[in-house]
Amino acid sequence: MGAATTRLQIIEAADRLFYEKGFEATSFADIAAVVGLSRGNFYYHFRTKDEILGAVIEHRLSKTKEMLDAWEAGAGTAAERIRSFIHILIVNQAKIMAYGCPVGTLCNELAKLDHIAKNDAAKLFTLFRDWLSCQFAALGRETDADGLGMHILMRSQGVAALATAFRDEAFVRREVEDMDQWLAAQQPDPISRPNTVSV
Amino acid sequence: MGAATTRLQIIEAADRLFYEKGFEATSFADIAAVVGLSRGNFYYHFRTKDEILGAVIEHRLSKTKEMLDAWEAGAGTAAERIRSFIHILIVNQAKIMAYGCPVGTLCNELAKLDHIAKNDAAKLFTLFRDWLSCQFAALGRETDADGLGMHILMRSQGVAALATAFRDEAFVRREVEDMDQWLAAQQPDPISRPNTVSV
DNA sequence: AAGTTTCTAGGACAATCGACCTAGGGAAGT
DNA sequence: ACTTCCCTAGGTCGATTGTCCTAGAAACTT
Repeated sequence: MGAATTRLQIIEAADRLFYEKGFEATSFADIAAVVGLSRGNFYYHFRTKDEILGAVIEHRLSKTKEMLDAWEAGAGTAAERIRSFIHILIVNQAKIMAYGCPVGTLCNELAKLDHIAKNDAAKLFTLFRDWLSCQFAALGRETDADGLGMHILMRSQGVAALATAFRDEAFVRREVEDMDQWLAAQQPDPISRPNTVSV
Repeated sequence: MGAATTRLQIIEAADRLFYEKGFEATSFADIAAVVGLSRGNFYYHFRTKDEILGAVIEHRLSKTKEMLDAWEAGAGTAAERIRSFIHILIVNQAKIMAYGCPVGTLCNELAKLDHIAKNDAAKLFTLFRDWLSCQFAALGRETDADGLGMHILMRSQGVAALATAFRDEAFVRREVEDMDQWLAAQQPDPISRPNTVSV
Protein backbone atom coordinates (compact mmCIF):
# COMPACT_ATOMS: atom_id res chain seq x y z
CA MET A 1 0.00 0.00 0.00
CA GLY A 2 1.36 3.39 -1.02
CA ALA A 3 2.22 6.07 1.46
CA ALA A 4 -0.27 8.44 -0.13
CA THR A 5 -3.06 5.93 0.46
CA THR A 6 -2.09 5.42 4.10
CA ARG A 7 -1.83 9.15 4.56
CA LEU A 8 -5.32 9.65 3.15
CA GLN A 9 -6.69 6.90 5.37
CA ILE A 10 -5.20 8.61 8.41
CA ILE A 11 -6.63 11.97 7.40
CA GLU A 12 -10.09 10.53 6.84
CA ALA A 13 -10.04 8.62 10.12
CA ALA A 14 -8.85 11.73 11.96
CA ASP A 15 -11.47 13.81 10.17
CA ARG A 16 -14.23 11.54 11.43
CA LEU A 17 -12.87 11.23 14.97
CA PHE A 18 -12.22 14.96 15.33
CA TYR A 19 -15.83 15.47 14.34
CA GLU A 20 -17.38 12.77 16.51
CA LYS A 21 -15.16 12.98 19.59
CA GLY A 22 -13.55 16.39 19.28
CA PHE A 23 -9.93 17.33 18.53
CA GLU A 24 -8.51 17.17 22.05
CA ALA A 25 -10.41 14.04 23.02
CA THR A 26 -9.02 12.17 20.03
CA SER A 27 -5.61 10.60 20.64
CA PHE A 28 -2.92 9.29 18.30
CA ALA A 29 -3.82 5.80 19.47
CA ASP A 30 -7.48 6.32 18.55
CA ILE A 31 -6.66 7.27 14.97
CA ALA A 32 -4.03 4.54 14.61
CA ALA A 33 -6.50 1.94 15.87
CA VAL A 34 -9.12 2.93 13.28
CA VAL A 35 -6.65 2.76 10.39
CA GLY A 36 -4.97 -0.36 11.84
CA LEU A 37 -1.51 1.10 12.22
CA SER A 38 1.06 0.97 14.97
CA ARG A 39 1.70 4.22 16.80
CA GLY A 40 5.26 4.13 15.55
CA ASN A 41 4.26 3.90 11.95
CA PHE A 42 1.83 6.68 12.55
CA TYR A 43 4.68 8.95 13.51
CA TYR A 44 6.29 8.37 10.13
CA HIS A 45 3.33 10.03 8.39
CA PHE A 46 2.54 12.75 10.90
CA ARG A 47 5.01 13.99 13.47
CA THR A 48 2.68 16.16 15.57
CA LYS A 49 -1.01 16.37 16.27
CA ASP A 50 -1.14 19.88 14.88
CA GLU A 51 0.21 18.48 11.62
CA ILE A 52 -2.74 16.09 11.40
CA LEU A 53 -5.14 18.89 12.26
CA GLY A 54 -3.69 20.99 9.47
CA ALA A 55 -4.07 18.14 7.00
CA VAL A 56 -7.65 17.49 8.14
CA ILE A 57 -8.61 21.16 7.71
CA GLU A 58 -6.99 21.24 4.28
CA HIS A 59 -8.82 18.04 3.35
CA ARG A 60 -12.13 19.49 4.49
CA LEU A 61 -11.46 22.68 2.56
CA SER A 62 -10.86 20.82 -0.70
CA LYS A 63 -13.83 18.50 -0.15
CA THR A 64 -16.10 21.45 0.56
CA LYS A 65 -14.78 23.40 -2.41
CA GLU A 66 -15.49 20.34 -4.55
CA MET A 67 -19.07 20.12 -3.31
CA LEU A 68 -19.74 23.81 -3.89
CA ASP A 69 -18.18 23.65 -7.35
CA ALA A 70 -20.39 20.67 -8.21
CA TRP A 71 -23.48 22.63 -7.14
CA GLU A 72 -22.27 25.58 -9.17
CA ALA A 73 -21.85 23.38 -12.25
CA GLY A 74 -25.35 21.95 -11.83
CA ALA A 75 -28.31 22.98 -13.97
CA GLY A 76 -30.35 24.71 -11.24
CA THR A 77 -30.90 28.36 -10.41
CA ALA A 78 -29.07 30.30 -7.71
CA ALA A 79 -32.08 29.91 -5.42
CA GLU A 80 -32.02 26.15 -5.90
CA ARG A 81 -28.32 26.10 -5.09
CA ILE A 82 -28.92 27.98 -1.86
CA ARG A 83 -31.66 25.51 -1.06
CA SER A 84 -29.11 22.72 -1.52
CA PHE A 85 -27.04 24.36 1.18
CA ILE A 86 -29.99 24.76 3.52
CA HIS A 87 -30.99 21.15 3.07
CA ILE A 88 -27.64 19.88 4.33
CA LEU A 89 -29.42 20.16 7.68
CA ILE A 90 -31.87 17.49 6.51
CA VAL A 91 -29.42 15.27 4.64
CA ASN A 92 -26.95 15.13 7.54
CA GLN A 93 -29.60 15.38 10.24
CA ALA A 94 -28.61 12.23 12.12
CA LYS A 95 -24.94 13.19 12.43
CA ILE A 96 -25.76 16.80 13.26
CA MET A 97 -28.11 15.74 16.05
CA ALA A 98 -25.34 13.57 17.47
CA TYR A 99 -22.26 15.74 16.97
CA GLY A 100 -23.35 19.18 15.75
CA CYS A 101 -22.00 21.00 12.71
CA PRO A 102 -18.47 19.80 11.80
CA VAL A 103 -17.31 23.34 11.02
CA GLY A 104 -18.95 25.18 13.90
CA THR A 105 -17.91 22.74 16.60
CA LEU A 106 -14.31 22.59 15.38
CA CYS A 107 -14.04 26.38 15.25
CA ASN A 108 -15.47 26.62 18.74
CA GLU A 109 -13.09 24.04 20.19
CA LEU A 110 -10.04 25.61 18.58
CA ALA A 111 -11.14 29.05 19.75
CA LYS A 112 -11.30 27.80 23.35
CA LEU A 113 -7.91 26.15 23.04
CA ASP A 114 -6.61 29.35 21.44
CA HIS A 115 -5.07 27.01 18.89
CA ILE A 116 -2.80 28.29 16.13
CA ALA A 117 -5.04 26.73 13.48
CA LYS A 118 -8.24 28.38 14.66
CA ASN A 119 -8.16 30.89 11.81
CA ASP A 120 -7.53 28.11 9.29
CA ALA A 121 -10.61 26.30 10.53
CA ALA A 122 -12.61 29.50 10.14
CA LYS A 123 -11.67 29.47 6.45
CA LEU A 124 -14.21 26.66 6.09
CA PHE A 125 -16.85 29.17 7.08
CA THR A 126 -15.39 31.73 4.70
CA LEU A 127 -15.74 29.22 1.88
CA PHE A 128 -19.47 28.89 2.52
CA ARG A 129 -19.81 32.62 3.16
CA ASP A 130 -18.25 33.63 -0.15
CA TRP A 131 -20.15 30.98 -2.07
CA LEU A 132 -23.47 32.04 -0.56
CA SER A 133 -22.63 35.66 -1.24
CA CYS A 134 -22.09 34.74 -4.90
CA GLN A 135 -25.46 32.99 -5.08
CA PHE A 136 -27.31 35.96 -3.60
CA ALA A 137 -25.51 38.25 -6.03
CA ALA A 138 -26.68 35.99 -8.86
CA LEU A 139 -30.16 36.38 -7.40
CA GLY A 140 -29.88 40.11 -7.97
CA ARG A 141 -28.92 41.13 -4.45
CA GLU A 142 -25.42 42.42 -5.13
CA THR A 143 -25.82 45.20 -2.56
CA ASP A 144 -26.37 43.01 0.50
CA ALA A 145 -25.25 39.62 -0.82
CA ASP A 146 -22.69 39.06 1.95
CA GLY A 147 -25.16 39.96 4.68
CA LEU A 148 -27.75 37.58 3.28
CA GLY A 149 -25.18 34.81 3.03
CA MET A 150 -24.13 35.38 6.63
CA HIS A 151 -27.77 35.29 7.64
CA ILE A 152 -28.29 31.86 6.10
CA LEU A 153 -25.01 30.63 7.56
CA MET A 154 -26.06 31.96 10.96
CA ARG A 155 -29.40 30.21 10.80
CA SER A 156 -27.94 26.84 9.85
CA GLN A 157 -25.47 27.14 12.72
CA GLY A 158 -28.26 27.91 15.15
CA VAL A 159 -30.40 25.03 13.93
CA ALA A 160 -27.45 22.65 14.20
CA ALA A 161 -26.67 23.75 17.76
CA LEU A 162 -30.23 23.28 18.99
CA ALA A 163 -30.66 20.06 17.03
CA THR A 164 -27.74 18.62 19.00
CA ALA A 165 -29.11 19.81 22.33
CA PHE A 166 -32.77 18.86 21.89
CA ARG A 167 -32.61 16.10 19.23
CA ASP A 168 -35.91 17.35 17.86
CA GLU A 169 -36.46 16.33 14.22
CA ALA A 170 -39.68 18.34 13.95
CA PHE A 171 -37.83 21.49 14.99
CA VAL A 172 -35.22 20.98 12.28
CA ARG A 173 -37.88 20.38 9.62
CA ARG A 174 -39.82 23.43 10.72
CA GLU A 175 -36.82 25.76 10.69
CA VAL A 176 -35.60 24.45 7.33
CA GLU A 177 -39.04 25.12 5.90
CA ASP A 178 -38.94 28.60 7.40
CA MET A 179 -35.56 29.21 5.77
CA ASP A 180 -36.95 28.04 2.43
CA GLN A 181 -39.82 30.48 2.75
CA TRP A 182 -37.51 33.28 3.75
CA LEU A 183 -35.39 32.54 0.69
CA ALA A 184 -38.42 32.51 -1.62
CA ALA A 185 -39.46 35.90 -0.24
CA GLN A 186 -36.13 37.49 -1.17
CA GLN A 187 -36.61 39.74 -4.18
CA PRO A 188 -33.94 41.30 -6.39
CA ASP A 189 -32.53 44.49 -4.95
CA PRO A 190 -34.28 47.46 -6.64
CA ILE A 191 -31.23 49.68 -6.18
CA SER A 192 -29.08 47.42 -8.29
CA ARG A 193 -31.51 47.27 -11.21
CA PRO A 194 -30.03 48.99 -14.30
CA ASN A 195 -32.89 51.43 -14.70
CA THR A 196 -32.66 52.72 -11.15
CA VAL A 197 -28.88 52.98 -10.93
CA SER A 198 -27.77 56.59 -10.87
CA VAL A 199 -25.27 57.22 -13.62
CA MET B 1 -12.72 30.33 55.66
CA GLY B 2 -15.80 28.14 55.60
CA ALA B 3 -16.10 25.05 53.47
CA ALA B 4 -19.16 26.44 51.72
CA THR B 5 -17.17 29.49 50.65
CA THR B 6 -14.32 27.37 49.31
CA ARG B 7 -16.79 25.14 47.53
CA LEU B 8 -18.41 28.13 45.85
CA GLN B 9 -15.01 29.50 44.85
CA ILE B 10 -14.18 26.17 43.23
CA ILE B 11 -17.48 26.09 41.37
CA GLU B 12 -17.07 29.62 40.07
CA ALA B 13 -13.48 29.01 39.00
CA ALA B 14 -14.50 25.78 37.27
CA ASP B 15 -17.45 27.56 35.66
CA ARG B 16 -15.16 30.14 34.14
CA LEU B 17 -12.49 27.66 33.04
CA PHE B 18 -14.99 25.21 31.54
CA TYR B 19 -16.32 28.12 29.53
CA GLU B 20 -13.02 29.60 28.44
CA LYS B 21 -10.96 26.43 27.94
CA GLY B 22 -13.56 23.70 27.66
CA PHE B 23 -14.45 20.90 30.06
CA GLU B 24 -11.90 18.31 28.95
CA ALA B 25 -9.08 20.80 28.53
CA THR B 26 -9.53 22.01 32.11
CA SER B 27 -7.68 19.93 34.69
CA PHE B 28 -8.01 19.61 38.46
CA ALA B 29 -4.72 21.46 38.75
CA ASP B 30 -6.01 24.37 36.66
CA ILE B 31 -9.00 24.93 38.91
CA ALA B 32 -6.98 24.45 42.09
CA ALA B 33 -4.41 26.98 40.87
CA VAL B 34 -7.07 29.63 40.27
CA VAL B 35 -8.61 29.19 43.71
CA GLY B 36 -5.19 28.82 45.33
CA LEU B 37 -5.73 25.34 46.73
CA SER B 38 -3.62 22.23 46.80
CA ARG B 39 -4.83 19.36 44.66
CA GLY B 40 -5.26 17.27 47.77
CA ASN B 41 -7.51 19.79 49.42
CA PHE B 42 -9.43 19.96 46.19
CA TYR B 43 -10.23 16.30 46.46
CA TYR B 44 -11.87 16.90 49.82
CA HIS B 45 -14.51 19.11 48.21
CA PHE B 46 -14.99 17.24 44.93
CA ARG B 47 -14.05 13.63 44.45
CA THR B 48 -14.49 13.37 40.69
CA LYS B 49 -14.46 15.70 37.71
CA ASP B 50 -18.03 14.75 36.88
CA GLU B 51 -19.01 15.90 40.36
CA ILE B 52 -17.60 19.36 39.63
CA LEU B 53 -19.34 19.41 36.27
CA GLY B 54 -22.62 18.58 37.96
CA ALA B 55 -22.14 21.38 40.48
CA VAL B 56 -21.21 23.85 37.73
CA ILE B 57 -24.32 22.98 35.70
CA GLU B 58 -26.49 23.29 38.79
CA HIS B 59 -24.86 26.63 39.58
CA ARG B 60 -25.49 27.88 36.07
CA LEU B 61 -29.09 26.71 36.23
CA SER B 62 -29.80 28.64 39.41
CA LYS B 63 -27.95 31.75 38.19
CA THR B 64 -29.89 31.68 34.92
CA LYS B 65 -33.18 31.09 36.70
CA GLU B 66 -32.38 34.08 38.90
CA MET B 67 -31.71 36.29 35.89
CA LEU B 68 -34.91 35.26 34.13
CA ASP B 69 -36.93 35.74 37.30
CA ALA B 70 -35.46 39.21 37.70
CA TRP B 71 -36.49 40.09 34.16
CA GLU B 72 -39.93 38.66 34.83
CA ALA B 73 -40.27 40.82 37.95
CA GLY B 74 -39.23 43.93 36.01
CA ALA B 75 -41.65 46.60 34.91
CA GLY B 76 -41.34 46.08 31.14
CA THR B 77 -43.57 44.33 28.62
CA ALA B 78 -43.09 40.79 27.33
CA ALA B 79 -41.54 42.19 24.15
CA GLU B 80 -39.05 44.18 26.19
CA ARG B 81 -38.16 41.07 28.18
CA ILE B 82 -37.49 39.14 24.97
CA ARG B 83 -35.34 42.04 23.81
CA SER B 84 -33.34 41.71 27.02
CA PHE B 85 -32.60 38.13 26.04
CA ILE B 86 -31.63 39.07 22.49
CA HIS B 87 -29.31 41.77 23.74
CA ILE B 88 -27.24 39.33 25.76
CA LEU B 89 -25.39 39.01 22.46
CA ILE B 90 -24.37 42.67 22.76
CA VAL B 91 -23.75 42.77 26.50
CA ASN B 92 -21.51 39.67 26.43
CA GLN B 93 -20.14 40.32 22.97
CA ALA B 94 -16.46 40.25 23.92
CA LYS B 95 -16.66 36.90 25.71
CA ILE B 96 -18.89 35.39 23.04
CA MET B 97 -16.47 36.38 20.29
CA ALA B 98 -13.66 34.74 22.25
CA TYR B 99 -15.35 31.60 23.59
CA GLY B 100 -18.83 31.31 22.07
CA CYS B 101 -22.07 30.79 23.96
CA PRO B 102 -21.47 29.14 27.36
CA VAL B 103 -24.52 26.92 26.99
CA GLY B 104 -24.16 25.94 23.34
CA THR B 105 -20.47 25.12 23.52
CA LEU B 106 -20.84 23.06 26.69
CA CYS B 107 -23.74 21.07 25.23
CA ASN B 108 -21.74 20.45 22.08
CA GLU B 109 -18.67 19.26 23.93
CA LEU B 110 -20.63 16.95 26.21
CA ALA B 111 -22.53 15.57 23.21
CA LYS B 112 -19.25 14.68 21.51
CA LEU B 113 -17.92 13.08 24.67
CA ASP B 114 -21.24 11.27 25.04
CA HIS B 115 -21.03 12.42 28.65
CA ILE B 116 -23.62 11.36 31.23
CA ALA B 117 -24.38 14.98 32.05
CA LYS B 118 -25.12 16.05 28.47
CA ASN B 119 -28.86 16.07 29.12
CA ASP B 120 -28.39 18.06 32.31
CA ALA B 121 -26.48 20.70 30.35
CA ALA B 122 -29.32 20.81 27.82
CA LYS B 123 -31.63 21.79 30.68
CA LEU B 124 -29.99 25.22 30.49
CA PHE B 125 -31.45 25.53 27.01
CA THR B 126 -34.80 24.26 28.26
CA LEU B 127 -34.81 27.02 30.84
CA PHE B 128 -34.47 29.69 28.16
CA ARG B 129 -36.84 27.84 25.86
CA ASP B 130 -39.65 27.67 28.41
CA TRP B 131 -39.12 31.25 29.52
CA LEU B 132 -39.18 32.53 25.94
CA SER B 133 -42.28 30.45 25.26
CA CYS B 134 -43.95 32.14 28.23
CA GLN B 135 -43.06 35.58 26.91
CA PHE B 136 -44.47 34.87 23.45
CA ALA B 137 -47.62 33.51 25.06
CA ALA B 138 -47.90 36.76 27.00
CA LEU B 139 -47.53 38.49 23.66
CA GLY B 140 -50.67 36.76 22.50
CA ARG B 141 -49.03 33.93 20.56
CA GLU B 142 -50.15 31.00 22.67
CA THR B 143 -50.56 28.78 19.60
CA ASP B 144 -46.94 28.86 18.41
CA ALA B 145 -45.20 30.27 21.48
CA ASP B 146 -42.72 27.40 21.76
CA GLY B 147 -41.83 27.56 18.09
CA LEU B 148 -41.18 31.29 18.30
CA GLY B 149 -39.06 30.83 21.40
CA MET B 150 -37.01 28.14 19.69
CA HIS B 151 -36.60 30.44 16.71
CA ILE B 152 -35.08 33.20 18.85
CA LEU B 153 -32.93 30.69 20.69
CA MET B 154 -31.77 29.27 17.36
CA ARG B 155 -30.85 32.70 16.05
CA SER B 156 -28.84 33.68 19.10
CA GLN B 157 -26.96 30.39 18.88
CA GLY B 158 -26.18 31.00 15.23
CA VAL B 159 -25.00 34.55 15.86
CA ALA B 160 -22.79 33.38 18.71
CA ALA B 161 -21.21 30.64 16.58
CA LEU B 162 -20.36 32.98 13.71
CA ALA B 163 -19.28 35.75 16.07
CA THR B 164 -16.64 33.38 17.46
CA ALA B 165 -15.47 32.31 14.02
CA PHE B 166 -15.36 35.72 12.32
CA ARG B 167 -15.04 38.14 15.27
CA ASP B 168 -17.17 40.62 13.34
CA GLU B 169 -18.84 43.17 15.62
CA ALA B 170 -20.79 44.73 12.75
CA PHE B 171 -22.32 41.35 11.92
CA VAL B 172 -23.49 40.87 15.50
CA ARG B 173 -25.03 44.34 15.62
CA ARG B 174 -26.75 43.83 12.28
CA GLU B 175 -28.24 40.46 13.23
CA VAL B 176 -29.37 41.70 16.65
CA GLU B 177 -31.12 44.59 14.94
CA ASP B 178 -32.73 42.14 12.52
CA MET B 179 -33.97 40.06 15.46
CA ASP B 180 -35.41 43.18 17.08
CA GLN B 181 -37.27 44.01 13.89
CA TRP B 182 -38.51 40.46 13.52
CA LEU B 183 -39.79 40.62 17.10
CA ALA B 184 -41.53 43.94 16.52
CA ALA B 185 -43.27 42.44 13.46
CA GLN B 186 -44.78 39.60 15.51
CA GLN B 187 -48.48 40.25 15.97
CA PRO B 188 -50.88 38.51 18.36
CA ASP B 189 -52.20 35.24 16.97
CA PRO B 190 -55.66 35.93 15.44
CA ILE B 191 -56.83 32.39 16.24
CA SER B 192 -56.34 32.93 19.93
CA ARG B 193 -58.26 36.20 20.05
CA PRO B 194 -61.42 35.85 22.12
CA ASN B 195 -63.78 37.00 19.37
CA THR B 196 -62.52 34.45 16.87
CA VAL B 197 -62.37 31.48 19.21
CA SER B 198 -65.09 28.98 18.43
CA VAL B 199 -67.18 28.33 21.50
C1' DA C 1 21.33 -9.92 -7.16
C1' DA C 2 22.87 -5.98 -4.64
C1' DG C 3 21.95 -1.72 -2.87
C1' DT C 4 18.98 2.10 -1.57
C1' DT C 5 14.96 4.24 -0.38
C1' DT C 6 10.39 3.84 1.59
C1' DC C 7 7.52 2.20 4.95
C1' DT C 8 6.37 -0.39 9.31
C1' DA C 9 6.58 -2.27 14.10
C1' DG C 10 7.12 -1.86 18.80
C1' DG C 11 9.26 -0.03 22.59
C1' DA C 12 10.67 4.05 25.56
C1' DC C 13 10.54 8.75 27.05
C1' DA C 14 8.96 12.63 30.25
C1' DA C 15 4.84 14.83 31.35
C1' DT C 16 0.25 15.04 32.75
C1' DC C 17 -4.12 13.16 33.71
C1' DG C 18 -7.92 11.89 37.36
C1' DA C 19 -8.02 9.74 41.58
C1' DC C 20 -6.62 8.41 46.18
C1' DC C 21 -4.34 8.32 50.85
C1' DT C 22 -2.49 9.87 55.06
C1' DA C 23 -0.53 13.02 58.30
C1' DG C 24 -1.43 17.08 60.58
C1' DG C 25 -3.29 21.96 61.52
C1' DG C 26 -6.89 24.37 63.90
C1' DA C 27 -11.33 25.65 65.66
C1' DA C 28 -15.20 24.07 68.58
C1' DG C 29 -17.28 21.85 72.26
C1' DT C 30 -16.82 19.39 76.55
C1' DA D 1 -6.79 20.67 78.99
C1' DC D 2 -8.44 17.44 75.91
C1' DT D 3 -11.00 15.18 72.59
C1' DT D 4 -13.45 15.55 68.26
C1' DC D 5 -14.19 16.83 63.79
C1' DC D 6 -13.71 19.87 59.75
C1' DC D 7 -10.41 21.30 56.62
C1' DT D 8 -5.72 21.51 54.30
C1' DA D 9 -1.20 20.03 52.36
C1' DG D 10 1.58 17.24 49.80
C1' DG D 11 2.83 12.84 48.06
C1' DT D 12 1.69 8.67 45.28
C1' DC D 13 -0.71 5.61 42.16
C1' DG D 14 -1.53 3.55 37.46
C1' DA D 15 -3.04 5.00 33.07
C1' DT D 16 -2.66 7.77 29.16
C1' DT D 17 -0.88 11.58 26.64
C1' DG D 18 2.21 13.41 22.55
C1' DT D 19 6.66 12.69 20.96
C1' DC D 20 10.71 10.23 19.59
C1' DC D 21 14.10 6.38 18.34
C1' DT D 22 15.79 2.29 16.31
C1' DA D 23 15.68 -2.11 14.03
C1' DG D 24 13.93 -4.45 10.30
C1' DA D 25 10.57 -5.63 6.49
C1' DA D 26 9.14 -4.33 1.85
C1' DA D 27 9.58 -2.20 -2.45
C1' DC D 28 12.00 -0.13 -5.99
C1' DT D 29 16.37 0.93 -8.71
C1' DT D 30 20.28 -0.38 -11.03
